[in-house]
Amino acid sequence: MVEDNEEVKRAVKVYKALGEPTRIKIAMLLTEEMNLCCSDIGSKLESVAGSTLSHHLKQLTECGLLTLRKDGTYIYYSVNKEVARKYAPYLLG
Amino acid sequence: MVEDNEEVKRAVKVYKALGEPTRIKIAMLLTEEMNLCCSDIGSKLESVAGSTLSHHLKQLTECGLLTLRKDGTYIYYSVNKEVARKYAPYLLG
DNA sequence: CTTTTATTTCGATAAATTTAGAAATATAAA
DNA sequence: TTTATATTTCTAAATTTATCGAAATAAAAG
Repeated sequence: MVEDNEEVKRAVKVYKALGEPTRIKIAMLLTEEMNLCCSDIGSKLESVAGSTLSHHLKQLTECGLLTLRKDGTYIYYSVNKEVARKYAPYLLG
Repeated sequence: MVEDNEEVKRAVKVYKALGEPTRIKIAMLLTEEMNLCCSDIGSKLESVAGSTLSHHLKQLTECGLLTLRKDGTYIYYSVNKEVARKYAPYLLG
């Protein structure tokens, strides 16, 4: 019997985050260029409302794939390469 | 501007398939032991209806993560290790 | 202090997903 | 041929997810 342990839950969270077109594109963007802020990211995607983008960034951050650094009003996102390497090295090219 | 090309769509399909507890557990099961049939898999998970299991196996197969071999009434599933290695080597341990 | 800019939270809606039971299909066994 | 077993398809309900606009926060700039 396979259990639904913490390890499985973590992996599911990461893969659920990546299993959506806008989010995987955000992750790909950030593997190419670190330290992009919310609005930088928005300008590199086609028509996403700020609130929607915020929601996606939250999911990517909560699963550990992204890290953030606040600087004034801005929040700069980067990929957590260790997490990416573990679950989806595909992202790192 | 990041595009929504075939490559991205493929990756999304794989990660969407893995972003669900039952399905990732099926994938994990099949990396440990190849050639399990639908009902074998069902017996190693907790209470999943056959129709639900069939639906999950279809998704995992359609994204390329699983391969199948029919033998009479049975369908034996295995992990496609190349696909797993590309998108989620995490599965292979 | 007021205004502007960046981002989040809230509330609501539409779309997608998960799930299961019942019926259908397909093959094997008796 | 009849029966049993394995799996799929269909249908429908329940839940989750994605999305946006409006309002709320928070910090910076004027």
